[in-house]
Amino acid sequence: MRCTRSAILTSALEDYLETIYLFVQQQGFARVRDIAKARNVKAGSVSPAMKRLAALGLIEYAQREYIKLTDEGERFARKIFSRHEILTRFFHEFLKMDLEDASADACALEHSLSDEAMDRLVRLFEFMRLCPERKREFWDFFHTCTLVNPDGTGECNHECTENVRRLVIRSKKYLKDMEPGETSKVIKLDSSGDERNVLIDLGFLPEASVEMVRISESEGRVYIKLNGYRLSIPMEYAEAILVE
Amino acid sequence: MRCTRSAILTSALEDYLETIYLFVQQQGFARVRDIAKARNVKAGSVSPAMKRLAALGLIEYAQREYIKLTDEGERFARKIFSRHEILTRFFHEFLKMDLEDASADACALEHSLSDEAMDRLVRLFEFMRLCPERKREFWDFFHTCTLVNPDGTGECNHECTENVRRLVIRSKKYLKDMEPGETSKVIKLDSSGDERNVLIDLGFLPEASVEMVRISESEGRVYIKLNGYRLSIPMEYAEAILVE
DNA sequence: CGCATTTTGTAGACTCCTCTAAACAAAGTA
DNA sequence: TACTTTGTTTAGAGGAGTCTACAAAATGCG
Repeated sequence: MRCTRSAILTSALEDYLETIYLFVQQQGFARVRDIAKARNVKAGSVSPAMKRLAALGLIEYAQREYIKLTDEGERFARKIFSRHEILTRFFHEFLKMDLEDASADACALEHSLSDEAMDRLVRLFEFMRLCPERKREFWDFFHTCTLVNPDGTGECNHECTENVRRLVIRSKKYLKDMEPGETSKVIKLDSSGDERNVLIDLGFLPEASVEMVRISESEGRVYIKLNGYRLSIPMEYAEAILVE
Repeated sequence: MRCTRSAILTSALEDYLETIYLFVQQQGFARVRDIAKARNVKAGSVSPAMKRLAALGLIEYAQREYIKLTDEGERFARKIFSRHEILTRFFHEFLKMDLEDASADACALEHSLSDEAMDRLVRLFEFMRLCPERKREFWDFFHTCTLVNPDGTGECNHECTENVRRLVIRSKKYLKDMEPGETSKVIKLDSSGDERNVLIDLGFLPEASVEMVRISESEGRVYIKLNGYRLSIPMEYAEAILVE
């Protein structure tokens, strides 16, 4: 797992560029005060940042004058902004997050998304534009059945619903129903809210392999191996993890 | 656009935790040397980081001893690792990036993905597990038509193909074919490699609105408004942007 | 015009994270 | 026992990015 980051600009500088870009486009000029407010930072922090950007040739900056992007600065700003847009749209339109939450996530991720990943995401959007029927069939069903009715019992009248019903409702098998030594795979989490987040953070992801080690009724805990890693969880969690 | 990030841990510390976690799981112990090598950092940088983590109660750390995670440290590490896994799988299985590239992108993004977005991504995976037919119909077609045959002329024998053919091949309309004053929307980019990346970075994303301002044959440039923002691009770029 | 307010820049301090170089510790080896 | 090797820690430095407090410039208003 190689995680080497070799960024030309730090993400703080990228944020400054993006902020300047948006102000110039929206109101024709960018001032230190506006930038400070938009970035939620004191004006005293903005001045040195502007100096750094000017030294890199990305902005034209004379003290106490309006700030302008150079061509190269604008290229950088547009690049970040494009990533922001695509990520926002993905989280909002496809994962159905609130627009604000989607944008907040995009803010955080826009600085690290590779060209490659960006390219693929754009292709995904292109494809959905070119093939709206497929898009509808997949995403609308996902939205209705999974996001609106997370237990799969909702109003989807679709052939898949039968699968869902069989798996989720009729032959429910939870982690706590497994025999010691038995190995299976996580299908889905039958919980929501905080408990769901805890389970996700523990690593109970779809397709994760779980092996039951033992159930301790006295402790009220279940000992398992998750992806080969030992772990123990409270019994109530084990009642919310649907397995194969 | 609020981009306030209030992280409990810096992403460097999160990386250290994740690295320790993986070493402990894989070889039973974690040493400064291993961590330094894995994180591509000098050993002299690791020691102070271990002190910080120990001060936060996330690791047990006696000088020159093996490093162990506390329960809370392990929770953090698992959380980061879960995010890493989901993002890697999304980029690899769905966007069809190389596993290594996918993992590298995941490394960068795992520290900033919100609980909310993580939850939605997990739901997406759950859904695809529960409804494999829908998954196949959407994603396989996406992979074949868009990633393998980016011009949509490939071997997909699917009803959508007709749409693609009509749009892309028969009634091609490129940005350069627009009349001054005319407004349209970007459908897709008919280019690949560096040029495609440049166009994406300039903001030519699907659904972006473009207004033709004027074509300057002498300069070989096209002046447009993209999402309302003035921009000029070389003629050859305008020949690669498919519009409605 | 001149004073008060707003805006911007400077200086110094702090944290985080990294580096290099050197010291230190715990082994094994001669 | 002394030397070498390997691994770890310390010390000192530097860059990025932020803060506060204060100084300077610009602006607005009576």
